Amino acid sequence: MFRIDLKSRKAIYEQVVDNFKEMIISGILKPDEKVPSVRELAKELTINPNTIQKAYRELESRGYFYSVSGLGNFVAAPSDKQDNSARINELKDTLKTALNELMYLECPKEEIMEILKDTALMREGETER
Amino acid sequence: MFRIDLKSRKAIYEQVVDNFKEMIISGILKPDEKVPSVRELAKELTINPNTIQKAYRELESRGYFYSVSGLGNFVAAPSDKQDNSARINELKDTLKTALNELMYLECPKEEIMEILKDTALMREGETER
DNA sequence: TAACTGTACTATAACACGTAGTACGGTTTG
DNA sequence: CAAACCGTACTACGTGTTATAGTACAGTTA
Repeated sequence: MFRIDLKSRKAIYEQVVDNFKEMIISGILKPDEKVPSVRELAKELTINPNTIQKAYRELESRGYFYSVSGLGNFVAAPSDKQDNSARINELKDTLKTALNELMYLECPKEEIMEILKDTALMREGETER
Repeated sequence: MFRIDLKSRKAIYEQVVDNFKEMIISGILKPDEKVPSVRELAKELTINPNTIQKAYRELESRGYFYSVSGLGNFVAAPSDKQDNSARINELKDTLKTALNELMYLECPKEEIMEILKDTALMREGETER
């Protein structure tokens, strides 16, 4: 499914959360799709089930998963997401800070524009959804 | 100078690092300007001198500070910065991830464009430096 | 009933963070 | 030179987080 970097400073459960978020955002995982059980994924990644459980609980509280007792955890539909305004503001701030630092480090504007294009943000004549 | 949020999950020394980086990037602190001594800033922020020292060491290793023994720490000039390619790649990745999540959360494109304009990235007819 | 699933605990070890205190070398000023 | 700054290095301690280990219990499916 994905890999964990044990040498990373980032906590394992956070790496699990980030990996799932990315797969959901990019559409690799579809709404209502079942994700591996806590024990199964723990076995596959050779880490403790409790660590996976913590990640899943986090993903559920952020609206990316929903869980059914006895059945498993599933990918939530985008419309099921709760209030995003706080998270959006966080991301905007992240964006500002990263852009400012990139400019300070004299990263060519063209390289930044390239990234913007890749996110479907800059394409003209396109409407979302 | 700035404030520290003791209740934040972010480590104090990281908050100090981020605050200085922001002040340097935004031009509030000029090259070769002297920053408060370790003991002085620790006193002002009511935290331990060792925590400030850790932040200053970090800032020096990243090329934002240079230190002169017996004199103090100073803001480094942008040209003094060492190899940035690794950091630039990190920032590009941060950018991509944040943009993708913003799109997923259905943040209006206009709000994102607003941020881009604020970073002097999107202004036409302007040349850097 | 058996074999899955999620969930909730407790306990332990390892590590990072922040604090406290001490020490030493360099620079400036009187 | 001596005092008062400066940066820097080091040890030690308390605390919180992370990850692990083990156990237990409820819901679902075959």
